[in-house]
Parts: sequence; C-alpha cells; structure tokens
Amino acid sequence: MQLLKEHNIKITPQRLAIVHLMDEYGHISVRDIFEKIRENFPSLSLATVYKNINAMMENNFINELKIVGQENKYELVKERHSHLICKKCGSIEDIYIDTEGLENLVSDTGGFQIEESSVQFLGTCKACAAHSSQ
Amino acid sequence: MQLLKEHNIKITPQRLAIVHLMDEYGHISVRDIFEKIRENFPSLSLATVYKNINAMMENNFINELKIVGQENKYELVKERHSHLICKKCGSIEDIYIDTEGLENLVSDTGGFQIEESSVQFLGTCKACAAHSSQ
DNA sequence: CTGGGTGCAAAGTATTTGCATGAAC
DNA sequence: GTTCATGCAAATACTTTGCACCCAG
Repeated sequence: MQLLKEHNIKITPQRLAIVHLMDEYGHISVRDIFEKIRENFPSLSLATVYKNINAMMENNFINELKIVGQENKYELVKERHSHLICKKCGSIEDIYIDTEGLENLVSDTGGFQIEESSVQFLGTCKACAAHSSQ
Repeated sequence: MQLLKEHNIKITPQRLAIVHLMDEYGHISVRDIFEKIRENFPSLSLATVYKNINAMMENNFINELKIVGQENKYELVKERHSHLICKKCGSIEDIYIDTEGLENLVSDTGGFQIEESSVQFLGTCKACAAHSSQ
C-alpha cells in the first residue's frame, strides 16, 4: 500500500490484491493472479490484471520473469538476485549471489555497457532431488 | 544439412531454409523466419515454421531464447555461452565467459543441482554507446 | 511405396483495446 | 468534481491442431 503510493499508482482493491499475491508467492503468473483473486472477488476481469501488471512494470514496481517452459511470472522489484528454477516441479527460488565478477569480465572484453543482468539456473531442487533418490 | 541428418530430422527445403537463417542471423524470431523465407518461397506456411521449430527443439537441435521486451528468438545449439542484449537496438550478441564459478557458488549454498544456466546481460552495445555519446 | 512433412483452415490461447460506468482522491 | 481504473466485449496476436495431399528416402 505504501509501496503503491510511492510509485504514484492509485490504490484500488484490485491492485492491493495483486501486490499481496506477489508478496505471498514471490513469483506468480497472470493466470494464477486472476484465479486466486477471483475466489474472493468474482468481478475482477482479466483485462484489469493485464493493465495493472503493465502499469506496474512501467513504474518499475514489478519485474517480468521469462522462464523456458513456463508462463511468464511476475515479482516485486527488490535487491538484485538470481533464480533457481526446478525443471521437475517448476519451483522458483531467489538466490543472492554476487554476479559482479562476471559483469566485470564482460566489461573488460568488449565495449558493452551492462545495466542489468538476468541469471537463471535450471536444475533439480532439493525437495525433488530427495524424492528421486529414494 | 549434415546437421539435420545427425539429428534424425528429415531434410526438406523449408527446414534447410530455417537452419540457414539461424546460422546467418544467429538469433531469429518465428515471424522473421517466416517473412524472410517467404520472399523466395511464397508457399511456406507459418504452421510449418512452428512445427519445425518445435521438432528441432525436441531434438535438441535449436534453443529458445526468452528475452524481456523481445519476441522469442531461436538459435542453433552450440557451446555454452551467454548473451549480451542491447536495450537500445535490440541486438543480441553471444559471449563466451566462464560461469562455472557462479554455479559452484550455488552448489555450495543449498541442495540445488544445476543442469544448465541462462545468463543474459542487458545494457548498451558498443555501436549504440558510440551514437549516443556524439 | 510409405511415412512423415506441408499447407490450409479452424481452433485454442494469450494479450490488448475502446468505451461506458464507477471509484479514488 | 475530475481523473483515472474497472469490466465487458471485441479485436488482435500468438500458437497448435486436423486433415488431405505431396515429397523425401
């Protein structure tokens, strides 16, 4: 709520619901946002979800996460981090590792000026690894 | 052509054209593949492009690249590499840097088993930086 | 010859847009 | 009261599917 104000976004129940879901789930798709909010708020329209997500992205308030084999996910903007994505269960986990070394490597090489980076690790999460080794 | 055979994909003019375009452009979208091939081969259908791209992905012959703010792009599978993506002109450049250090960092942390990683750097390419500083 | 590929049209899914109404400030 | 958000329906974009026909091996 405070967050929305700070980003000059008018507060509506729909928007609060979206933000709360993102906070709760960390990473969530448009479809899931729509369905979950609808449970308690049946008048919500899909168009509203799309419009708000786009508005929030323009205000740099949320990020879009594109992941191979999954729907786009959205997350609240926070400190820089990378993602661990489980190919078995689809879970997405934030991980805070230092990617500066890599970025310096790139800067040293060519004339490319890095502004941001997207680092995703695909593999098997702890829980799925535990299951399959049984 | 040799490549297609090795991946057990039947050779057709449509497929050869797709592979040649990927080789020429490095990273290309479905729409661009369709339009460029159509110039010399007007009977090509979009459905064929989609079917072939899906078949080639299943055969691990090409990769899908999802990039924020761009259509999906496809590239021939080759050695592991990362991508430099220019936010100004949209260009995509391959870069060969060692990401093993990062992966080890992750492995040491939790129980996540990495199989592959996707590293994208977003920023300004050499050419665009040169323009804007004039 | 035979299986798989192609092109077309239709269906399915995802996303955007216009507009009248309604809510936020 | 004004501005902007919402919900609906329609439009657009993207992707897949079924099927008759055709070509590569």
